[in-house]
Amino acid sequence: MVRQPSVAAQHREPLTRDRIIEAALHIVDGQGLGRLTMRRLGDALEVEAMAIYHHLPRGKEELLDGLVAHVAVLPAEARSADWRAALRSWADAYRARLLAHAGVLPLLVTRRNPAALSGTTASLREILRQAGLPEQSAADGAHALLGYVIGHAALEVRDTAAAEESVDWHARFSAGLALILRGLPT
Amino acid sequence: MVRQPSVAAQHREPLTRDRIIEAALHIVDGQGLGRLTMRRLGDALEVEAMAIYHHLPRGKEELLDGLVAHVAVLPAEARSADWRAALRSWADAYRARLLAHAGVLPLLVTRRNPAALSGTTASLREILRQAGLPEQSAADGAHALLGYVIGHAALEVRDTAAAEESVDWHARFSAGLALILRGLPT
DNA sequence: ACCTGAACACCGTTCAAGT
DNA sequence: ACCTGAACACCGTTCAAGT
Repeated sequence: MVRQPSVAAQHREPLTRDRIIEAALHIVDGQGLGRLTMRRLGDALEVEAMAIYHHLPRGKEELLDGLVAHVAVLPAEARSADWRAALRSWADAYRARLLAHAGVLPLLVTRRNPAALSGTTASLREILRQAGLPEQSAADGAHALLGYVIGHAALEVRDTAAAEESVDWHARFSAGLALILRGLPT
Repeated sequence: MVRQPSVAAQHREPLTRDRIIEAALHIVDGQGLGRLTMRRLGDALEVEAMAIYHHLPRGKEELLDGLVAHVAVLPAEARSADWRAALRSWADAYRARLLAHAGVLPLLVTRRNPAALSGTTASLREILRQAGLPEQSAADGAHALLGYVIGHAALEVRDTAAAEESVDWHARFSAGLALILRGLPT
């Protein structure tokens, strides 16, 4: 089974920032963060590792920043009806995204790409503000929500590895989330 | 200023697991996780890097596991009087420890050393159980607390780097914590 | 403009050798 | 038992060179 060599191999998909970051995410999801190297990433893209630097001048730093942005940016949508329901469905989606890309979690917990979370945080704050909370409480609540979701996802990833007794993690996550949502004044 | 060479330099402090891990933590706190290398750690201990393997056979893996244990293990003490106050003071102490060793945070968010958090989690669960919560709610609450503290610390470390407007992080942390504690039924 | 190939400084780790 | 020194395979990155 020889792969078609052909002249077409010469004009392959052009290398782009997005293609590079997607390929990197694929490696991290499949093999773990530790196996993401510039050389392996080059192989996956059928290109020499050094070609990547042309599209990401800051090199691996910029690559990891891109991964963080790709995973962490997920603003909450304000449905007019029930703001608690809106926050619940955002939290479920965010948790799912973090678990799907658990290898990126350690990067999210670094000083790396500090602006990556600001859009998401702002969307939470805005929902709480529209729900009638004063500015300060809305800001505090937004951080409580985001912090809880990230922290809980981290615990899930860890304890899933420990493989202790079987736990309904989604139920546990929802229970903790309910504590916070209940505490937020109407 | 020449440091005493002397014959005493030959019998220096013997290398131990604890000394190694403390030196590693010192490097991480002072220079960041990325600069913790076996060779640099050897230099700090005035020993060849390869000597470390004699005390940590699993090498760098075991070293990082040791850092996680050193930072993450901090059980809550049950004061009989007010369980909410006990949890608050544990949370403050845990947050302070995570912020003091922010470089270790990314390691805490990995599959690494899965047992490291179990003692701390158990202590929280026990306090909630003694406060009268049913088994399940106590377990859920313990995870909510630990998840929130870890996640919020991660946000603080990130946003402190971003250096946006000045924020009273301790007040914000306490506000979020209060939401959870208020939600936990008596 | 976009990619390659060789080179450099650095990693974690193995292994035989010293004491 | 404890540590050293040389070696190996692998990193990220620079830079001159190709097209």
